[in-house]
Amino acid sequence: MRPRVRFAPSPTGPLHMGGVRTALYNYLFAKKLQGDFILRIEDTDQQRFVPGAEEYIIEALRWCGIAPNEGVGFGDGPHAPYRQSERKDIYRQYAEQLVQSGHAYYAFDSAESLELQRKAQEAAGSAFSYNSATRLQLTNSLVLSEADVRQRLQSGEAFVIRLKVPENETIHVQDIIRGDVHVVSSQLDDKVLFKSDGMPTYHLANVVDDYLMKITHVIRGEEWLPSAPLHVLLYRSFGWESVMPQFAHLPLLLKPDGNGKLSKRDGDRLGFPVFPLNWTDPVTGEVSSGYRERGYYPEAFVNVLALLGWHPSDDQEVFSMQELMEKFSLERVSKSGAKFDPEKTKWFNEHYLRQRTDEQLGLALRSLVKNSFGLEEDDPRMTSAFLNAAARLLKDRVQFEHELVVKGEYLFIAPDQYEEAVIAKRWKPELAEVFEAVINAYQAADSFTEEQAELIFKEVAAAHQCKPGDLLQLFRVMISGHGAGVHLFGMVSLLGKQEVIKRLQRALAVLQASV
RNA sequence: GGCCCGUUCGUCUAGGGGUCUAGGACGCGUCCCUUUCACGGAUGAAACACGAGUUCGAAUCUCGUACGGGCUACCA
Repeated sequence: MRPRVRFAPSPTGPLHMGGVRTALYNYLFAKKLQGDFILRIEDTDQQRFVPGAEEYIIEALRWCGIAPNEGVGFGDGPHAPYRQSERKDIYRQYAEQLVQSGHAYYAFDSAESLELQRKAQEAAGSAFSYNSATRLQLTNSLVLSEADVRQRLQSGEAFVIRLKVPENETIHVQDIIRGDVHVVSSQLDDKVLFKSDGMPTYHLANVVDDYLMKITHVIRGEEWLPSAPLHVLLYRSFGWESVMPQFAHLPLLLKPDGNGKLSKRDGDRLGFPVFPLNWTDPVTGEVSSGYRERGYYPEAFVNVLALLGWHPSDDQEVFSMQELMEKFSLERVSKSGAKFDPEKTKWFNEHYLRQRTDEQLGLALRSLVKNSFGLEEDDPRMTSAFLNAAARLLKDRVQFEHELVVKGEYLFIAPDQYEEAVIAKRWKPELAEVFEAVINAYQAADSFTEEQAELIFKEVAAAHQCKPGDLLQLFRVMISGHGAGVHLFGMVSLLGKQEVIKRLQRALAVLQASV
């Protein structure tokens, strides 16, 4: 049977990278088995709804190359709508059905009165639970007369519908990742299925929709494991046990240091993004940075995420989305939480950057250069020949594309400062005439290839009884301003005869003036 | 507190009773390459939480302890 899986986020804010990983695993699982992957928006909490969050989720998935074939933002399918707020009427009907069959009941206790009970119990050193032990002392259709209940409902009194959890049964959840997980039903409470605001809770909506949308596998975060038995109970109560999906609860993403779930705060504190894309809080205006805007490639981001909790049996670390689709399996997902390591993400980005061609990086460099230095389109430095060559020179020393202009600024802009330490160590006034000779020799050169430029330089050095080693770093500083950088004669050749001569003359003037 | 889940180098992990003097990757150290810095190559330090048990033999199985995490809302 072709699997059908879903990613069902709540639009309560930007999608966290843990959420992206859940989406990714669902997607990979579906693709591997030629199944369907659905995006369903679980917006049943009216209080926590955040405008823009849904659009963010869709854009984030797009950026990562995770494409649902059904669902909000990706073209509806046969089970539309895929937004739970638009399916509101469905849930009431199913909740009522459970009441009719005796698996659920109406409860009229106010949130405040329950809170009071909870506090009282807590003060007494135990915990309050709305369950088989307490339900008969509370205000619900189990204790109220039928007439009373009808009267309350008709008068519009606020009510919720709660699941009547059986008293002493062992509930088993077969989890693909964790095996048999079981709990005694007395530990569960009579969870609210239908809220007084007319919306279902996650538990009801999730189970009903998974059933209606013919979901075969529920792949979600470990935070849902404790409520999985409740969901099993729901399937049973509905009589849907034979089509109940299989469960797979994914290990959590943990903070890089210390303990606990990875949170936005950790990113701020340690300086790495926890979101795929930038997010601007609609209320505070606060911006949280995203991987995309920080210059990460989606391939790198996805690759890292894939390996956080999953690993094939061999030593492969670099995977394209295609390879992930072929190799992924839930059986190889680990059980324990994974601490996120921002460093490794950088390494992956570096790796993917190295795989780009000079042309691709040259193209990236074009807009970077235009923005940073304001070069005109007809500037000789904006030709693809120049940009591609510059990219080739810089490629092995950056992790991100945006570093190309930072580390390669001197390829575009002549330096106006010369690294002090090198000057202090290497510069001697009598060297001026050597560099004058270099200028003259370059002036006379008819070819200015990398090899030619190097050959000429070394000939001049030899003619002045200088070891090239004594001159090279100085030469580099005069050309670029820095004592370290891209391949020297590659840079010289790229800049071209006139520019190099100009820079040398200027450097000589500055150096001689400063002595 | 209760319930559930977990525990191999700093981190991600391989490992499914003997092939483990525990492998790979990131990070870190050293060396080589390079008359720069990187890249690349080589190499090193670095882990089976602890205690019992099962077994001829345990990182691998069982139990306990410790530690960590999750859940415990009319949030998802």
